[in-house]
Amino acid sequence: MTLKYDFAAIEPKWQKRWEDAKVYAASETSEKPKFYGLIEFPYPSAAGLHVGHPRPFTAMDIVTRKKRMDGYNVLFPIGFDAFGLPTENYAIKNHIHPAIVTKQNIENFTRQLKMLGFGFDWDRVVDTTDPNYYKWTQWIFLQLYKKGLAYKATMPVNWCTSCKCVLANEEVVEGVCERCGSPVIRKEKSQWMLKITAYAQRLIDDLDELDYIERVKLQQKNWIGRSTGAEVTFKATTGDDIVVFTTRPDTLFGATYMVISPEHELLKKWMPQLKNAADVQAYQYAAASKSDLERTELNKEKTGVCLDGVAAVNPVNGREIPIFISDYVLATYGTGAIMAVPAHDDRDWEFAKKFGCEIIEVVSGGEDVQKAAFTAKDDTGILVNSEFLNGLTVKQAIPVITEWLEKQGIGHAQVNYKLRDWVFSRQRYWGEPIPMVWCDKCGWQPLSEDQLPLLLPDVESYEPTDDGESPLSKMTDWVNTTCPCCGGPARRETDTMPQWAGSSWYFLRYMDPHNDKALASKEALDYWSPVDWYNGGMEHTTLHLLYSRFWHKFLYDIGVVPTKEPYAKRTSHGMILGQNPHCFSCMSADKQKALIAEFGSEEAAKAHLVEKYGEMAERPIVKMSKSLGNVVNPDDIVKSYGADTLRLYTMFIGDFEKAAAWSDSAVRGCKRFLDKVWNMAESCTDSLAYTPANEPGIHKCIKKVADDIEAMKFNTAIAAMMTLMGDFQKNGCSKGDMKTLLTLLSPFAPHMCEELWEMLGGEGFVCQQSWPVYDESKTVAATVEMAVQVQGKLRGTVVVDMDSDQDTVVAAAKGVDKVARAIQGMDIVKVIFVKNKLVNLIVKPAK
RNA sequence: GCCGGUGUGGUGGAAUUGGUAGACACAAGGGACUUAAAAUCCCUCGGUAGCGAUACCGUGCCGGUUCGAGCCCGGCCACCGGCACCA
Repeated sequence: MTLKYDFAAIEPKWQKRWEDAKVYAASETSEKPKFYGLIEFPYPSAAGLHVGHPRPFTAMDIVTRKKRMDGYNVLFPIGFDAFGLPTENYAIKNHIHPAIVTKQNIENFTRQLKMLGFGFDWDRVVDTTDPNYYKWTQWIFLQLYKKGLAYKATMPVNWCTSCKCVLANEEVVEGVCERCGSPVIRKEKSQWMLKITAYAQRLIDDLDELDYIERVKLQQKNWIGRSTGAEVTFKATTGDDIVVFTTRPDTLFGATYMVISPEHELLKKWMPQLKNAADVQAYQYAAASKSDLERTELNKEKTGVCLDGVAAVNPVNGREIPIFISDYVLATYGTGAIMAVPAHDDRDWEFAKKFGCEIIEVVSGGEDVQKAAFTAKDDTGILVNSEFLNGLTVKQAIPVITEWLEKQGIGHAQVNYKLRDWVFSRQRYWGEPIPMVWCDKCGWQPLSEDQLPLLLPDVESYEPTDDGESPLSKMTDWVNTTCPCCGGPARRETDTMPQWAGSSWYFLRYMDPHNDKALASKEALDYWSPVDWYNGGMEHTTLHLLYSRFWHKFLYDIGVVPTKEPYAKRTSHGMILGQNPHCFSCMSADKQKALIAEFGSEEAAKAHLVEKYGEMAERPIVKMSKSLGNVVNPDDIVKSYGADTLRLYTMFIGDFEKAAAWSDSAVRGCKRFLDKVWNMAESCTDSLAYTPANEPGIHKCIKKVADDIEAMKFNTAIAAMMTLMGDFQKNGCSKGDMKTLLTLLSPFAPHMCEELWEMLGGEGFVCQQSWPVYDESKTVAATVEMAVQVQGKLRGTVVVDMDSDQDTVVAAAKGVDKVARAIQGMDIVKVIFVKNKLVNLIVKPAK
């Protein structure tokens, strides 16, 4: 009699038992070493869990389950990053309060996450919209303010025309809003800013000690964009100082004009004395009204206006040089002004050619500088036309000129970063209120800490306002308050924090989630810090990951957290993509046949698809989207195949770090494997000993699965277990064999393994067993198959005793038919012998 | 343009880092069981030639190093990702 593998009954049964026994709760009082595994907590959208979620979640679930089996006290928490625009937009559209929407969404997510059997510690759930949580988000903001790292500034910021809200630099992708894809324009606004730039150097330097995958480190370094050079002060004919930043101070003698950005502050002062003020203002206006996309458009022709009435003086040679304004100089980088050296900079060269500026070569070694700029920064160039720098290489000249500038008091070495300060205000409702008060007498005043949390008030309408103010600004009762300093009338800040605020420290709250005295206790922080392993998406590399490293470093500086860095190790998963229903090669055979019948040939059918859907039709794999109808819902998969199959499949789908395409039929393959394990467990023999023929395979598998989990090569771990099942089918299977396989498989398919473990009379939970012992000596078989090559070409294999010597193997090799034929009439002149691997016979014709 | 990464069957992907290329799956084809279907089980499955044993070719392209190259070196090509007028 065999029982059916009834996953629909088994899975809820074990989920309840785990919960009742609290098997996944992290212990506060453990002698074991700790392991803190972290996943990026989800944004609880109304759509529910996407099939993309289970991939990183299952991966870290497997890692932490394995760590528990290795004897660690594991913290594997979950929470919800619940503030943010989609919920707010949904609330507006459906006339429900965002808090209610959030609550419903969290309930749905919780149901789905439990359904998938993740070993989260559900007693530590964190919700960023809970006042007991955001109290501490606001508290951190106040500490930043007190240390001068939060400041209000009026400046041009990125403004999303659709979200009606400012965006941080990190949220603008190719000139459009990262979230909604609408164009981003510049808008002059007064905003709260966080001085992340103060941490730029440390954010680069400390990467060296971290176990992050290289592409994450590289991407962060590129984003921070450190460059070294010098600041040089030029005098204008008006007597004003114009400070420029340059990475090539060595080319100072070749500076034949200057360019300042259209927003440069000196322009206001100079305007009355400019003879072409109207032209200059027209240019300023045109630049301001351009979107970022237009302004940075590739290969755009340079534009600009020469200031008529003001010039500058090159400090090294006293020559008077013209000043231009042009939007190719950015107001927000360096000093917003440059010295232009057209001979040795492509952009300056292009500009000089258009506006007829002089091009003077000061570094020789390239082609004619009248034809193209020579930009090499290595030792190939030699300085010329540069008085005391002549004859030096570029590398030698830079320190010499920098020192000279310092002596003259007109310059110094300088480091610059592309990283900008973090624009921290959002003109939206569904976020943490910024706990600041404006008093006409005292200026900006922080709320006192005992006033926290500053609750988000209920409002009539969450709609973003057209005037660019937060919906909170309409709440006069809430806005009008008293000044914490003088007690006089004052107004609250009405902007809220960005979504990235709550997620910048949530991993600390997990360590001690119910603490009402501190964001977490010192004991908990000391014990659990840092996060040992954090897996998440590459899309957060220059957003959440960078922001949270910044906050953590700040908290370290003020003595709140014990480590400089929040995460010891960072890995990243690839996206789950979908099949393209419009691509010929993705269609079912029937559909292909139908199309061929309709259009006469495969080529004609494909041409038709390309005509109908454009180049889209030629991409077999695309992002899942509702419009393509290729979205896979985890609920449906669990219903049809069970959570264990879904978990196994998302791990088997391919290289964890790479994107992978969903395939329904491959899911069935994983289900088939679980069915086989089920059937085998029911029919295995009673012996608790390993079946001798299975033993080498079992030991190899124990090691392989352990190593592969550590390296996140889940696909090959599963392949190894499938191979082991093949051995069991061939050699027979004892209870001992099966129990070990169940232990190895349990992190991947925990429900079924618990059920079978119990069925085979195993003690306790399989998830609480120790990882099986690997014995290398048991992996060694008595014989080994060796490759036989002649002239480096494979001619056959021989099975010989383990560790056979060269003579034995060569003798055996000569007995192989194909080998004998290949060396017939030949002399063996050399033998390459690799023990237990191969023998290679080098021959030449016999005399 | 700059910086990374990748390129292996019809498909997803393996290959202990220089040692038997294509593990493990999916799809496809054939067969068994069945009244039939589903499910399950067995066989075939990189290409060319051959009835066959077998031979030759084959890891994006060209060349090199080596007894031996998917892996190392040089030169190309294609695709993906990040940054991009950052002085």
